[in-house]
Amino acid sequence: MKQPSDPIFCDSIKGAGQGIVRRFCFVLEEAYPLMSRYNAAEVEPRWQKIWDDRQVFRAEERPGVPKYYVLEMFPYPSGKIHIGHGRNYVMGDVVARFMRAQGYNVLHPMGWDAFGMPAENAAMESKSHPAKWTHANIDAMRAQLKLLGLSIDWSREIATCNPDYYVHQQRLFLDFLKLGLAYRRESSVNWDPVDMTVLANEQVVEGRGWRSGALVEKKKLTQWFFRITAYADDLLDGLRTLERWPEKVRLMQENWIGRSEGLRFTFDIENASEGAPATIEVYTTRPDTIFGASFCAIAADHPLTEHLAKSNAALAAFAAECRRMGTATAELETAEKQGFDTGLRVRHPFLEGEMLPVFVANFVLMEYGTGAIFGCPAHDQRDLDFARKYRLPVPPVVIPEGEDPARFTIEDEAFTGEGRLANSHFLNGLAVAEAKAEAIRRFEDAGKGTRQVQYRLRDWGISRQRYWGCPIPVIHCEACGVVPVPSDDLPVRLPEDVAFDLPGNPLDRHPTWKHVACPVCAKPARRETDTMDTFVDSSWYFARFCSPGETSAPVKRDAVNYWLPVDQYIGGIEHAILHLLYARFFTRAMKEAGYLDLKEPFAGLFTQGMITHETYKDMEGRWLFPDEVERRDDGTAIRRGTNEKVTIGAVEKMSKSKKNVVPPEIIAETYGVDCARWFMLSDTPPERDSEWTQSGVDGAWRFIQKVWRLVTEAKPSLPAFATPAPAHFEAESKALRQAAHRAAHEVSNDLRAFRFNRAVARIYELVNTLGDAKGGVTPDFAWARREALEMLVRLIGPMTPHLAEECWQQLGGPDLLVRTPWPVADADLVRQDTVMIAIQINGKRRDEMEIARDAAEDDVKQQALAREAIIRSLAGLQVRKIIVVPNRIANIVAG
RNA sequence: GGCCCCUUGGCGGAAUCGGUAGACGCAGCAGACUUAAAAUCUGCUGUCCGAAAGGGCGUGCCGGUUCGAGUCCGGCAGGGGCCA
Repeated sequence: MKQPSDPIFCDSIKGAGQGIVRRFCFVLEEAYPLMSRYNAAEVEPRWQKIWDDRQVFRAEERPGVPKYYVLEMFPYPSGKIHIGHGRNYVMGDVVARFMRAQGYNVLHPMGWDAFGMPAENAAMESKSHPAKWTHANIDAMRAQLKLLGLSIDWSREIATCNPDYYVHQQRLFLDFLKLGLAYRRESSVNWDPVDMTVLANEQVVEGRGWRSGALVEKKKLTQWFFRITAYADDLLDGLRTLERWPEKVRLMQENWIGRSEGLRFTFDIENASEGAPATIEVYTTRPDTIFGASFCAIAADHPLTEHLAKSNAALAAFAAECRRMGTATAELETAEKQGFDTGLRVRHPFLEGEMLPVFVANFVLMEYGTGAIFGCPAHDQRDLDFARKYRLPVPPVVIPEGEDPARFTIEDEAFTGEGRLANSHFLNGLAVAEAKAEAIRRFEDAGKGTRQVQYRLRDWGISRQRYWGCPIPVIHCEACGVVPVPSDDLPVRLPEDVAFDLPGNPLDRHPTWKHVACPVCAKPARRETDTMDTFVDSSWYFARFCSPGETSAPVKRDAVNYWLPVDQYIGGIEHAILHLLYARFFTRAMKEAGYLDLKEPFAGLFTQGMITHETYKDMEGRWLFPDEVERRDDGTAIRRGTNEKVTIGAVEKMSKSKKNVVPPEIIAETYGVDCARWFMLSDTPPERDSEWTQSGVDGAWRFIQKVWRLVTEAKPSLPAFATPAPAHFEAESKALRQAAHRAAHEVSNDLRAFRFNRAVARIYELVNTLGDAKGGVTPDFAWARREALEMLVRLIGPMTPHLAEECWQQLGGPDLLVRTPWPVADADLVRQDTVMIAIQINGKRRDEMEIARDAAEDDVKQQALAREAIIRSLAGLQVRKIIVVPNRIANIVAG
């Protein structure tokens, strides 16, 4: 391979892939005149400046004009982005540009989810301030995003760490406090010993902190909560209205909310001792199996357990052991079921004289239901495992269809399916659902229990013992209690003079910040030093974008009424539960506080896949960047510039830690960002992970060059822009027009449905047709060619906007392409005059024929039977029936 | 363990209404152009039999429904997600 000779060039492409180097070699040595090759590095910044200068992406409310709000989940400013981060912004940009071209008034803003732990960690390491680190990152990332040519209204940019954002969040908090949606209580919390902070249940993943990965401990603290459970039913019901959300996400949220209908009832203890509780309240979702009950089990930290343990050392030890085992439910599930017989006996609610033993069991959790259950081992696997271990009876009460109730027994597996009740007195013969309802009715009639709806969803703990977050605007006064910070004193600003040299909360350690006078009684009081979970910041930013400059309120009423809901929200599936549920809650809460008129913030949701890339390691096992690696033809790789062997690892999600990242700057300087945009939209459906490969980038590059060649080479032979159409088109010209109009039709449908990869395929077809079009220089063909090229350029506009603008200018477009309407396909040209239909014999394709569109069924039959190949294949067979599917197929049934 | 999803050429994928499986791209092979290479262009490219024409098989596996199944139903295997 030849090396580029120009040292400046060598320098500018340092670190680029081998393909790029090769590309520049031929650019240097190429004899082509300069114009004939598309020069993205020169073109892209030029158009970006023009768009910027003319403010074409500025959004303002235009009553009467249909609006479209497209939003990608805003980024955390962690430092630099890589090309993998770009995928969802590019997708959002395609939607924004497409809708804009279709005449919608588009809002496409960008901001920064700027509070959070990494800034504090960075501050600790570099002895700087989180604000400084954050703003520097924002500046770097803004520049990178601008490089991608996104059609964003940057005038609406917000950062959640700015007081003019969080002042409104504090207002909202105080509104919620007044409404009872924010409250404070002592609770057992998940304590992350590394981050030294509290985590929400959702932020504990397999017993570890979602960010630090440290084993989470239980601790009792007084915490602030948002009452999300007040909306449990409404959040569940609302899911049904979200038709443009992925089914998967709705299902995940449904499971997360975890509504279950059950029964709460009380067992009377037969042999309760003096001064001890005489009843046990249990919760069950299977009241139908009450006659299959063989024991009662209570949690290790149930009050009754604690009471009994005082006088029972063995029980105390067992309970302590259970607590030590932790409460990670996943572990409990696999751990051996263990119990401790308390010696207590409870009376069966319906069977006179029947007693059930009471165990303390390690698989019963105090947090769920009442912390006590009845065990029905025949129809619950955990209960069965437990019953077998402690030799308890296993009476079956639900009998599967077709089984004999007298002989049906349970072996190693509990029966949890559908069936009919047996051995169950008044429930006998009922199906499970009927039996549940009937059992609840009987309990209620007898005054022994009540129906109860239970949710898995817990209230949202928002207190964080950190500095870099939104301060919770309350003051604690010994005399007056919790006092809201008066509106005039907002925002409660973070102090700037803080030190991060010690673990724990710098706000709490600050010498003066927390000491204030009580706003009510003026006595010395103490500021709340907890800050809000950063998920709060991202729970309403989409609303703030509607009126980012509003100073008197979180949102301007007219603006949110005009822009909300977000028509298309785009982000990663990892936010399927937390962020999206919190934002749905916040919207409801803001509605109740009188700021909004809607419940659901995101009418459409799309969850995009990640960009993946091969990973590389050197001989010492250290990760290598892709541009440090040279792929060889035999599939092996060496370290660039040396002969050191490189191990090629798995294809994984692009991440800084594994170094399998591609910086957007390198792409912009070499292939251009349009090439990257085109590549990211090609081939793989947008919801799936997509692998970044050099050959794929090369393919996208060839496409861009080909479009440019088609336009520039055809240009001299084309009629002027807006030349009236000729009266008649020859067959070849008509065929080209049809190809263009069909492409416009298909691409429009595909973009509307988020099928970017198919839109790309349709555009390739049009490009291939244009390349193959060998038509002469007749005026009608030249006109058709111009029409097809104009359509092509407008169709690629949303995906490769810089190339499209440049081509549009070449074609003599009178205005910017971004202000040019989307092409409308002519229905007459989209429609096929003739169709190819297959002819089958007994379902096997034997021939095909061209036939007039919508031909009469009898014509189709006749013509099919007249085909030579069909006559041959039918030899010796009797035609019984012919099935004709119009414009598709004719199936001859013969035997 | 429960619930949900997925499985199509060497690869990414198309065929979403039960109606010609493999569009489009990548990779590969052959050729044109060239002193040569790059770039570009042309052709071929699921698999088996066949010189060809043509035919058999084929959408993870087994079975079913249907004139017809990648698509619908039942079961199994493998992979993934969420919850436990």
